[in-house]
Amino acid sequence: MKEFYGILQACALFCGVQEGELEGMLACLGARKVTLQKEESIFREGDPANFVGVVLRGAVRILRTDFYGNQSIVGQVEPGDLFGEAFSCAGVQALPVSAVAAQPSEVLLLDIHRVLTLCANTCAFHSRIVSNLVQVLAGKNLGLNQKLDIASRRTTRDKLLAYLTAQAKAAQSPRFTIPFDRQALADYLGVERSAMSAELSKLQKEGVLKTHRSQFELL
Amino acid sequence: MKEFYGILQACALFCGVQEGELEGMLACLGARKVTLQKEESIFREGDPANFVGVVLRGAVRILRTDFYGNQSIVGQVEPGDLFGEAFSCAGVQALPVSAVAAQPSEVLLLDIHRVLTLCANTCAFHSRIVSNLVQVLAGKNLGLNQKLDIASRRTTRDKLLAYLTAQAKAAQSPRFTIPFDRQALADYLGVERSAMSAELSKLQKEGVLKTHRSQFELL
DNA sequence: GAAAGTCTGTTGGATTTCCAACAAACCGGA
DNA sequence: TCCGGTTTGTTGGAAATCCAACAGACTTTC
Repeated sequence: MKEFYGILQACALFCGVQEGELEGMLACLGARKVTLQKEESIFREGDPANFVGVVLRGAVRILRTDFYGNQSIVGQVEPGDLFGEAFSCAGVQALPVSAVAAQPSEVLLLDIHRVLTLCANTCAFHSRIVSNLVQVLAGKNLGLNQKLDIASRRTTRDKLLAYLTAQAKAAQSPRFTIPFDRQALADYLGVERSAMSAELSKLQKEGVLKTHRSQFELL
Repeated sequence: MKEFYGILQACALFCGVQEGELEGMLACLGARKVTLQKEESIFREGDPANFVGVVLRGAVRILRTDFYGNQSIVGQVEPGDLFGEAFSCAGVQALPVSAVAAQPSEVLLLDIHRVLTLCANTCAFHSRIVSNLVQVLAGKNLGLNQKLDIASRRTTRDKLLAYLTAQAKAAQSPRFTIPFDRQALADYLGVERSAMSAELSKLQKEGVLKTHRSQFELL
């Protein structure tokens, strides 16, 4: 477990916590580590939301399945990121999404009640954690807002450009690698894979970008 | 100002605060009240995000303008609801959205730094406020998630049905009134007004719903 | 290195949306 | 009640997406 302390310290939830304090805190928060194979799910739609997850290794995808069984990718969570915190903090009974490992992964699950409830004894850090949680939730909110910005564009082309420019900005470089293959990107953007591929070709012919597999360069 | 104390007490941010304590708290949080005419804006895209707003009367729409000037409605905020909290809590420099009064309105603006920073003297309630903020942010997160669920549907019909069933569920009744006219609903759903009107007609012919102006009934 | 499986780009027809325009219904004020 | 402005429903052509199918490129496995 100690091998992941670096990840945890870089995690926004534990911002400001000393390494020596982590062990005690994790116990206090009811933490348990879970190891997952690719495609293995951490929770499914309809499950109760009573924990917050921290990705230690690998990556986790948040998926939503619609009435007809069409699957869309809500987001992908990388090491050091949290997931499920909004649902558990809001106290929803049934999760509206599911979470599966995009790769072999390890995640830490924290009991949300222990995170939110101040305990008088050892942990003077609960209020710090709650403050951090505000930051995390606000940041997630921004991410959702950005996703919404993309999703509310009308055309495949506009969605692609909105996503790619955001990625370039995040990478602080016109060259970057995305965490999706074509099918997953289409699921993420909510468009047809074939139409998206065609649009990518067109964008390349127009000299707007270059792409090979998951690597992109905006021109 | 006292006339709005009822609204504030019902507001999730002040949950658990006694009426007698409100006046002191508001002063401590740097609150100032603003009166707005219809269409008047509270903040615009690009403004700094250093406050959180509480709607006291009327309603506020959060708008996003895309590259071509097309406007879309991110959400509508009603009395007792907060807005802008995600951006200010996350500390973004430039707001990605703007906020305008959908009707003649009054809003309360709180200095975000005073909300987040614990002050040792009079206000023992800051930690309570921060806890409440976690709830609010998590709830907003859920709302965004739902909006994303709607926005990521492919067809106008599916978007309409997703939105209307969510509204019916929120109203706990198959009959409900929405806060939009047709154009605003189209902007909210991110579809063409005329195509949406046509789809609504079709849904009525099929016996799925009845609608007159902003009133709907799901069958 | 061959074979099987996966990923990507392309194509064509059916379907849907977009856009502009217009007419009818509705609402508020003179 | 009449008028003018707004909202809503309808229509037709242009454009974009969806869907299914397929071929070539790439990866992995044996």
